[in-house]
Amino acid sequence: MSHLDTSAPFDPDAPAVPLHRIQEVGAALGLTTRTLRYYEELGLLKPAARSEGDYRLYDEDDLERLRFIKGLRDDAGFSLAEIGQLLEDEDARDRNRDRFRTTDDPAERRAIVDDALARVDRQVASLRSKMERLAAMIEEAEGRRGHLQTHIAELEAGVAPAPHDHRPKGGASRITRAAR
Amino acid sequence: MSHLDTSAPFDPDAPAVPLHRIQEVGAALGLTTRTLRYYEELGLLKPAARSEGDYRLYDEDDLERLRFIKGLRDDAGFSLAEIGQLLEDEDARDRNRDRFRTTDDPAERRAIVDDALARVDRQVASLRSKMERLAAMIEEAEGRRGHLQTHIAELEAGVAPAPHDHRPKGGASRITRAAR
DNA sequence: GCTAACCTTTACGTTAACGGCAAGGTGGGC
DNA sequence: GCCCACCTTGCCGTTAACGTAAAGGTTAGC
Repeated sequence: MSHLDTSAPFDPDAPAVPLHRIQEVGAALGLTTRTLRYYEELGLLKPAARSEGDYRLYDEDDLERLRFIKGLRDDAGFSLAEIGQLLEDEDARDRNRDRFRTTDDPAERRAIVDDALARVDRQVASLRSKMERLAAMIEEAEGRRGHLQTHIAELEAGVAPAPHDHRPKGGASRITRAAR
Repeated sequence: MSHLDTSAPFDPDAPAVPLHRIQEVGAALGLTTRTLRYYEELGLLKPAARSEGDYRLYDEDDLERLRFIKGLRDDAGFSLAEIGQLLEDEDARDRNRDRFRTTDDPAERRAIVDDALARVDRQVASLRSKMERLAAMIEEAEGRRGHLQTHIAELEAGVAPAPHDHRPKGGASRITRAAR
């Protein structure tokens, strides 16, 4: 299949897209080469191509995917295993994209895109769930904040604070110190 | 409960609050005893008291603190080190609570509560920052969703899809296969 | 006052997510 | 055609966050 001509106007083997080597990618995204290889080992992403000498070559699609992974890891706090679950869907999406191109049955195409939509919906749902839990924690913390402001108001008014039901907690007090 | 009286009508050593042993606490919060001891080792929480035989005894305050820790870990996805940073503040808060009780200078009391408020504010800010990053990811994902819906609409209309600028990515195509 | 269930500390094992090194191959600029 | 910076796989090391087993002490019920 190889069109040996490198100077042909349309060489199917000529890279139409810019490809990047591993260190370049790492520097661009703030990841080490080791991390990129590790992610590949885990099946999170396979670089778009390999060079003749087996160098990993990443394209823009890979970069975007890596940014997504990094976001899920750093921003959303997912484990790589959880990310793998979310990206297993992405892998299917890639395969479907191929199928999409090679079919012309509109029904099948419709089914594929519907499927992809469902996947993204699951991703969004997963992210939303995380965010709601976070929001609940924020509300809780703001509840504590309000409580403190009440105390401040009491102090401003020169009122003795409501008696705390907390016990000291400091190292000095020992419980059941009496009794043999 | 043995009301072992030493001398006073208000025995400072008598436990006025219910105390719980480690396994009970673990079961209640969904944490193992090992985890509780580990958190203590890290300085995340010191149980309210120890029994005569050195059993750890947790009070309700400890339980609440543990729920907070668990939320930061599971919901917010903070590392225990980061949680330690947020709770270092909490420790200072505990110490301040003691100082608060033992002083009667309104100015000092005011200062202490103000300090506590600032701490909670930092916690909230930290949580908010996490949530905003998460929200950004959600928006991004919903952008992809919208893109997919556009595709669906195109298919519905029987229109050929806009040409993808993605290249195949499937294993078959090798870049620079011709080469030298 | 005996026993079973629980607790203590100590210490080594495990999994996830990489870091880092060694031994050798690659690639493009001179 | 050479060179050096970059790449490869392989493998051992490390840190965080626990699990788990050992050897012994404690508590509460009977």
